[in-house]
Amino acid sequence: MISKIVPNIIERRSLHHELVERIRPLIVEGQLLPGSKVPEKALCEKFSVSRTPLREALKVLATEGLVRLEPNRGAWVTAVTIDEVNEVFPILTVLEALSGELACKLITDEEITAVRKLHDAMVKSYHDRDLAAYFKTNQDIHRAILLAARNDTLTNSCQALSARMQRARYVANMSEERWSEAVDEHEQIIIMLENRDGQGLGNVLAEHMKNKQYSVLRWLSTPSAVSEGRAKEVPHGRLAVQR
Amino acid sequence: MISKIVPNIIERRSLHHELVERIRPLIVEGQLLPGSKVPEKALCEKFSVSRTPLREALKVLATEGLVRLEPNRGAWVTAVTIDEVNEVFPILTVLEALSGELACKLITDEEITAVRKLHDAMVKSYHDRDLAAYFKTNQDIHRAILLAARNDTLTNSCQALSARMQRARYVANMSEERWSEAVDEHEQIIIMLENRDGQGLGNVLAEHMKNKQYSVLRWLSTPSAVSEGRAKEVPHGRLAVQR
DNA sequence: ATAATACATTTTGAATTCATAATTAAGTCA
DNA sequence: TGACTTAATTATGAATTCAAAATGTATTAT
Repeated sequence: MISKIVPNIIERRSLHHELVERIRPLIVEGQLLPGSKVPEKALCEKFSVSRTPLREALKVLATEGLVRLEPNRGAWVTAVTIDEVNEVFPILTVLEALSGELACKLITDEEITAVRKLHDAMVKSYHDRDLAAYFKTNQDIHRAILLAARNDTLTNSCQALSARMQRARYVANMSEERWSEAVDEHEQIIIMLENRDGQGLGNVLAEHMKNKQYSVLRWLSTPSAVSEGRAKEVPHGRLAVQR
Repeated sequence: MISKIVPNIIERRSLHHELVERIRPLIVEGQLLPGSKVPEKALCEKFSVSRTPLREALKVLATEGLVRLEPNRGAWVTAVTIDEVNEVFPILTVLEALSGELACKLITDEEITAVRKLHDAMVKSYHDRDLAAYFKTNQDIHRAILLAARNDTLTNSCQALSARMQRARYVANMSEERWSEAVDEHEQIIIMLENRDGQGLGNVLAEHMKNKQYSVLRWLSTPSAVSEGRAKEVPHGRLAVQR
């Protein structure tokens, strides 16, 4: 017997929306290199769609800051710049702090248990030196806290800004010291959450973000970062031509 | 003699971008009513463009939260809801506080003078009971502080969220007490800025935003708000039909 | 009358087409 | 050779077209 009337909304999707969801990870995960041109034709073929919905998707990705549109010259994958990092991280810092405060008020005991489990898994990845798994679980923890804050707008804003920063695959560059320190910070985060100390969690998250910022900045100043998909200089005027 | 080489960038614009800039104020200023359907055909005719760039613009406005796209059913102007206010204001609060802190570090003396002038003009509007002029100058002040923070991403985020809230023309509902209180808060804001007290400015701005939030919530609970362009019930399913 | 069905009209989403701008390639001249 | 034109090619932006979905209207049955 169906005891509860579920709205049972039929998922209606539009091509442009689907394309945004598919192209975003291509950019965030570095399939499409920062500074490179968005290959409109190739993407149309890859997804078997016409240019209309693809171009609509690019407009959306441009407002998210993952793509830059140059009128009559096409769309370009944006690169993570030092200036951008210094702009975005302070914002992410206050937003994460807010999410921590809200989460402490609203998170359920079950959710705290789930986050603790994620944390333990992350610590295991750390000891296994499994960077990929570590990074993945790390993100899951941050998202879990965000979701516990019960604020969709906050979730959207944070995730949009995080996506921009993730294009920098800075984790690859993380030093042994920084990695260890990050794990310690995360232990603090979980403790604050378990104590439902909103103020404290906000502070720890803010500190954590500041250290992440420095980590990214260090990565950006590494020459090898270029070969790993960082910010080649992006043409702004018509003189600079991409080859 | 041209003493300084100005980049002299030729403004290249695309129709969809132009349309976003033109339609956004139509929504924010209530030309297009919350809860109503976006009249695609009428807008195409109004701006003498085809559906393609218009629809691209709607995709962008949807990511900004000013429009909601219902696949196969068209685009609808979003309404300010109580839930949304309770989501957005806490975010705006921390972002404004951040902008205040940054502004205190980076603002020039000339800019402080300019803000003080705006403030004086605003106070005059208050004494003249010129609500429109008051509101306009009020916004100018907030924008001036935001610009002084020298963080484009922060500016964009704040303005996008502010736009969503501005659809509520809550000022019309502002009580005499609240208006007076708001002016006092603004006096504090200017003083903190002149003292370059970042911490203090952050706190005052946060308090100011919280009071604004309550003011908007009060407006939303006023029945007359409906006739002034608030949230008529918005069709979500196919059963609810807009006439 | 009201509800259900069938048909016509309108709207929407997306592919296609077309004009224009940008890029590349070829040719010209110093 | 290398800078400068000019022509051919390609890419881009936007209008148009077309199929499918939604909406509205007329018709029928109850």
